[in-house]
Amino acid sequence: MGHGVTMRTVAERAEVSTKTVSNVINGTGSYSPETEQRVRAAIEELGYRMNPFARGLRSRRTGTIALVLPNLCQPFYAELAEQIMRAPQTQGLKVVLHSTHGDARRERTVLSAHQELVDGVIYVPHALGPDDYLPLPLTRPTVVLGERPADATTLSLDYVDTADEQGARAMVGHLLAQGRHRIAVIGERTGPRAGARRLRGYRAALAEAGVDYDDSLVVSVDDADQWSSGVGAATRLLRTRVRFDALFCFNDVVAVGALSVLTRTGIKVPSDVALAGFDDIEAARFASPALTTVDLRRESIARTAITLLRSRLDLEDFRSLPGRSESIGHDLRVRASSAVPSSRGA
Amino acid sequence: MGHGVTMRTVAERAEVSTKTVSNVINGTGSYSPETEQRVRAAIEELGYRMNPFARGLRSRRTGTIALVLPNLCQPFYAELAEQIMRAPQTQGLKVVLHSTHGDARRERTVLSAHQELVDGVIYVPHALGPDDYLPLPLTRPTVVLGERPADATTLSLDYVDTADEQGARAMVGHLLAQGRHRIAVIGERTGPRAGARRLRGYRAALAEAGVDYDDSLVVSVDDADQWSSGVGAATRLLRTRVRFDALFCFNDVVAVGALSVLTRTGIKVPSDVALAGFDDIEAARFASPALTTVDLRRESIARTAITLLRSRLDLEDFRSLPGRSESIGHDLRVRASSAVPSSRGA
DNA sequence: CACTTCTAGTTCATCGATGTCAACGGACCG
DNA sequence: CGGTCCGTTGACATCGATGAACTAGAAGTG
Repeated sequence: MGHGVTMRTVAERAEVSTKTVSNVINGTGSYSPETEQRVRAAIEELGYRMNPFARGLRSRRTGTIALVLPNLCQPFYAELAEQIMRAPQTQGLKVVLHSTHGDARRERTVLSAHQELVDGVIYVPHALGPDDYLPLPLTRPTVVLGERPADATTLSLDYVDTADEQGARAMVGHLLAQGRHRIAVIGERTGPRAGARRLRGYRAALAEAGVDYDDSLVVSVDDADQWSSGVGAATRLLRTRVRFDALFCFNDVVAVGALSVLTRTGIKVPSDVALAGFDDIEAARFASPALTTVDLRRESIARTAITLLRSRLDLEDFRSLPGRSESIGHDLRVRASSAVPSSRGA
Repeated sequence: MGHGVTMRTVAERAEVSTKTVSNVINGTGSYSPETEQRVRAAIEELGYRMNPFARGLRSRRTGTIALVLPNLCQPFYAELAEQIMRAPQTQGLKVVLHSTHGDARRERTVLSAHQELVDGVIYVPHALGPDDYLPLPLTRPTVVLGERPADATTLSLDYVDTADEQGARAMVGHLLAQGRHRIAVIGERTGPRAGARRLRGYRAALAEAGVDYDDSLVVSVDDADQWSSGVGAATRLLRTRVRFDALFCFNDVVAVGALSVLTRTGIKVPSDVALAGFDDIEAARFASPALTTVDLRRESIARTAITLLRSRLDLEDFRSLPGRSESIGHDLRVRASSAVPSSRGA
């Protein structure tokens, strides 16, 4: 059963043509209710399953989308991937995951080589900036997670704009409000990635509060998706002996690494140093002390991305829609790691 | 360029037949070096890319394997997935990820419905036990990650046997050697999953050391992949007021959750209670204190799974090989959370 | 009633690559 | 020199589903 059963087999059993079977399956054309019954019964009895290659060859629809992201070991991406696969809007679509390992070449390859296999792509840029990926021959509707470049208005790419800058700004605002004024940061300061935007938010919040930006408080890491980066950066920061009363890490993975260094060094969190992360991965809630962080609303991001993509999937020509951009909000998650030290309050 | 370029286009350009182009691409048949040159040049110039659907339709090869696992939010699986995608043996294969969310129905659906789309499957059972998945019509070579059922010798399924029992046994041995004799555990005790095997290891180690098994020390959780499960279980454990000097959680996610409860309650790790986890996820190394755990050698698991799968992919009939089973070792990672308290040594 | 319009369904070519088999020309052999 | 074999290559059918175009009959319409 289910072996070598083609549409023709079903058609013969139901005493209709293969085209009618196709119509019933796809809801195209027209057919009477009884015919539909017969066809469905035949499909059931024979255990028929459509050959996706035949369909893909003929109709150029695959029912699959690709999710291209940097690294599954970074929980933020893993949780995002999970959300995307789970989203109700994803129902009926298969999701192929491609992890690019922060390698520019791989990123380019995945984007340009695997396009034919899928109906659409959700893309989280990592090593490539807009100047790199925009010239690529993107033959499938694509949703980019991140900032929309200013000059991209004519392109039919969609963007899901995450609140990196606003989130960082809110976080720094929060730390300042707690009486912390020497706020060190650890993050990627260069590259097309979220780090740069978060740094902008940091500077904006400082400027707003009239606090001077001090470059010696900013430690940069090469790969913020590495847990050990936080350890290295925090160690370097301590070694400079620069004074700070808060440490804002541009993601939770780095923050947890930094936390382990602080704890081991005997620096108390939050009484000596308030600690904050970014992303609100699950591990953040269960760190000791629980980590204050920014939630970028993964679930909204996932839902929006899929919705944007779906709206192009059904189009005759996916380029007929202009490029869109949806902004997602953020939530500040204040936890124990940034509490006001009780001794200070007195 | 690259649009509407088919094999026929290439063939005309190279002044050969489509079959010859096909031969060059697949290394089948025979052709002269000059022909190959001309064909390759034509492919290059035209930017030709094979249509995977046409190939799949004709040859029934997809170049894709499926990875079916419970949950990407559980870092162990995310890291395992990353390893599988990265393994050198995976080169040239695409990996489709399916997350089943611990839902038996979804698991069944994924296994039986999406078989046609891939050349092979790597399957991490979660809600389904051997009795559930063995009867399914598995039409593709499949590698199961976990224990091989005793009565499955005739089936052509391959197993990668992880060292759950041995690992747990070694861990409990280590805790006993540190002078801990009241070892509480948190884990799934039922179901087909790793929890049961780890519990066996726990009991074996106790028996070996002549320590009585005490059921009141065993707390079971419903979903060990939930970070919050550890919190709930540890809270329940403390509420029973049962005395214990070590806590062995059957995975790191639960251990980190439990750690946050212990810390908040004022119980010192490791001086009051030694804590141990299982899996060696990255977060374990950066917990405070760093978490003692068992590494199941994800990289070996990934490599072995792919190797087993590949060995069937090239076969005429994948069932012609008998079922195999490869055992993977484990490594005990002793860290600060299970150190001998200095006060006791005195 | 003659006309269009609609419904339910059919036939046939086609998507692009590959397996089968046959053809062709040269080398090799007795 | 005729026959055999091998290395190369091509013609053609084929995988299974679907789009385009079409038909027979029913239904609506002035």
